[in-house]
Amino acid sequence: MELSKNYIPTEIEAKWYQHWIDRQYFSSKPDEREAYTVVIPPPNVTGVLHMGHCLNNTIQDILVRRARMQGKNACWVPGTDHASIATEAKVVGMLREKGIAKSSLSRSEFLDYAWEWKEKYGGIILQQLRKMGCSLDWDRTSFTMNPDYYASVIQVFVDLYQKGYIYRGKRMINWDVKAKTALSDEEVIYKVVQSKLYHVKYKLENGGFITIATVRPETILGDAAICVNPADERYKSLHGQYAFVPLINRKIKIIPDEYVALDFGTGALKVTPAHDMNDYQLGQKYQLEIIDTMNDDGTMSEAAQLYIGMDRFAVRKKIVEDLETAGHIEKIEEYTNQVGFSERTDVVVEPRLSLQWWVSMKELSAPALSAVMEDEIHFHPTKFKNLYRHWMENVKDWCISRQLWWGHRIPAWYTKDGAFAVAKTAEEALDQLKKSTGNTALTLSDIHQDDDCLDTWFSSWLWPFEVFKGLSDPDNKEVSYYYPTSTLVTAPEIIFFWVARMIIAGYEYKGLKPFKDVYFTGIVRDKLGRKMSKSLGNSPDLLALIDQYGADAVRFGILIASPAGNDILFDESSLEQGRNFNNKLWNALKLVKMWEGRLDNAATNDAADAEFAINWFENRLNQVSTEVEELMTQFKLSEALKTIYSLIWDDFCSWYLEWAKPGFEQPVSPMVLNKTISFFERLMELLHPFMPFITEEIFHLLKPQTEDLTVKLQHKAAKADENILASGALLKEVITKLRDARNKNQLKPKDPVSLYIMAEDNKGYQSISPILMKQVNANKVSYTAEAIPNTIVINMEKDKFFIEAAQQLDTDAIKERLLKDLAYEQNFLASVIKKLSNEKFVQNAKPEIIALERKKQADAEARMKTIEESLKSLA
RNA sequence: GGGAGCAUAGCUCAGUUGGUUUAGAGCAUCUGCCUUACAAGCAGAGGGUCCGCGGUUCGAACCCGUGUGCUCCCA
Repeated sequence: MELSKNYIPTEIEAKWYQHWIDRQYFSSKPDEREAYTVVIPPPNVTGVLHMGHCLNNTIQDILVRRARMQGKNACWVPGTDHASIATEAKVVGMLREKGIAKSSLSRSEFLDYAWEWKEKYGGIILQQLRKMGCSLDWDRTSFTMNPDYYASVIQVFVDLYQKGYIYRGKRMINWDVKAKTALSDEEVIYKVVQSKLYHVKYKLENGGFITIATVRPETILGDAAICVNPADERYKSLHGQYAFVPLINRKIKIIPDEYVALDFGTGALKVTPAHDMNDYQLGQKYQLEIIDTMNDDGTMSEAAQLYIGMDRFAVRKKIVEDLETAGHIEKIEEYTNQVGFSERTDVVVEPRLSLQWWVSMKELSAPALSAVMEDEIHFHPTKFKNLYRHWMENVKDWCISRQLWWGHRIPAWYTKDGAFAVAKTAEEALDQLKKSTGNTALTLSDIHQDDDCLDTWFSSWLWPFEVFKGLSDPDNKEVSYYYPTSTLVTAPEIIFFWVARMIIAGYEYKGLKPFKDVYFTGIVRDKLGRKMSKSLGNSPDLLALIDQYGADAVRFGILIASPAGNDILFDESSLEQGRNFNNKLWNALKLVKMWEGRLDNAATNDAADAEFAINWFENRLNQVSTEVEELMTQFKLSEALKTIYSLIWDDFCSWYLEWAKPGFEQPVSPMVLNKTISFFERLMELLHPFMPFITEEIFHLLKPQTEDLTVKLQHKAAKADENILASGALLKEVITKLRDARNKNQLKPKDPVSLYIMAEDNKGYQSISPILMKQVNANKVSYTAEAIPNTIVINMEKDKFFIEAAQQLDTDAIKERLLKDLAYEQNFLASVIKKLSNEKFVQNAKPEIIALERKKQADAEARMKTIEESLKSLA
């Protein structure tokens, strides 16, 4: 079979993914094996694959594939969340293009369009994950608005309400006066705007004025206080005094609070609790009156007393004129500030108070805090425990209502008089309302369900058990087997939105933690360190990258740059490194395949030469496998990949294959070939979770296989023999030093040399001398008891090597290098002696440390002696 | 404003309870090589005030204090 010059991934990747799916390797059923369960952090149903997903899902796939190869029953559940805000925005946009306004549709008509959109365009990302090789159990694909899931979300709402954890309360929201709807924070676009800062004088009760600065003078009519910094000398005398709101002469108090910045405006702040987020909080703190001066369409309300029914911006103009006439304007400054605009209607957003549904978090979250603090759930890296604790100890109540239609509709029904009941169905709510209001004549048509729906996180916090119907069908076989799940892989920015809440829900509804380990990935940034985002447009097209480099290379590239817990600076050059690695593997395969053609049962020469190489690599493989195992259990994935990369590229390709390689057109013995193939197979096993496609391909090209690598059990690493490892390391070091000496003396690679070894133990070198000759291009090796004159001298610990070349040697250059080495050794020795002559060191340090320093001294002295001898022989 | 994290080679990072040779790796750089698996490669090399200052210690990249810079989260 002819193998291509370079590795070409596209067809190979498509072929194997289909094969794995056909064999149903990724589908899991409960059995007697240990389960390894991972639930995917559900991407938005509107989502397309970006770098964050790529990193996140690569990591999950590595963990899952590795567990599978370790004989566990691996189950990785895919799915999406309904993403109420994002999806509703998409659907509204699509309708707008068709010329349909959302306001012209009934709720159910709108939802029909939304479902249609979801079926047609939703979940593209799940297709894209296949391209990446993700070994997800597709039969389990879940969705937060599937009927069972929907019912569970409603059940949880009713349950928490009945337990007293859910209540209604006021909250400042972003109000779109044109669409007459609340906006989520994500739907508000902040723009830099040229405004005016009006300095307005308020008359004081005890005479004189206090001046405040505002950009929204129309809100003056809703003022409830004036606030100053308690440390502000200018206003100290005014604490607790009163001033009058201009034009309407309402009396308001002057209160001190550290919230006010001394250096902004005049240092005095007008407090308008009904129309500003921060003012509202000040209002809460000091129990100020809330005067809502605006109607839902942005006109002034009766509470404003003046300008009733006039638009807010017309009022801004008019009130400034009136204030000016009344002598209240001190000055007007130009001012640049940020103003929020509605993403939908592009009008200026008004902060407005509104009744919302809340979850009371304090009590509910207590078990979730201790679970993480006491390491029942392990965070990786552990530094996120601090962050988690801080948030959980200061947890705030959770506003769960959203003014949207796409989502789980809040199961609360209201009468016209404002009485309400929470229940799973309208009928149950009606029964409750009949009782609570005493009005037995109420009918279903008299009550109206809440129009809002629930925050998406209020459904995704049930994800780890509800994907197994753990609430809708509690104690079913699946949830009992798969829950608690094993590892959650997610981004640190949703530690509170999602991770904390899943833990809370897990304890509340299953009485168990939702997962054993949480691995937080870094945030993917571009080369300049900027977070990748749609708005910056700095996120590359992943599918194009996969086409260009191959999925294995993309997986490699993104993981190699991603140390545990640190952000990753994404640079395409790391994908190139991944592609080059693929190619390296491919070429190693080509070499081994070439040996097949030269197989000769009678060949024994190469076997004798290769024996050392085989013995060494076998042990090296065991040693590194153990290292990788350790790194993986510590979730140091990128380190593990680096270790495997180096094992394959350096140890296997650069050392082992070169050592075991037969001479030009020489035969290969079956032993060498078979051993090499088995090493290659084990390397593919190790690498498979990281780069599944090429490893599966090579595994099958190496020899006919009875099973696929994807479901093959990994070898258990045997204990490595330290002595063999040490002689391998020595051999590598000798070769490198000799090659370096050749280089520095300008010997061309093709110039053969003679090598003399002066060693304490010549036998030690006999087994490796064929390799040594091959690797340093020596045509002869001999042993000597005395220094050889006019040669290049190389010093190892105790042993010396002499390179004899046909070329004239540059003795001046050699001398110069020896002197440099000598100077280094002298400095080193001096530092060791200094340490050893310090009495306190000798008294306090552990004996083994002192012995070590003594050895350093002896070694350095020995090395200096040989250098001096060499210098003498040159002179 | 409150909180958290980070700072080691040009870049990205390792560096275990303080002592294993005056600090390691990958990438990048430089030098020499188209050597029959691989130039997407081979062989080799150079490169560091471990952010500044102070302290603890016989001994600090590591522990403590402090300053500076960067990043993130919450409001």
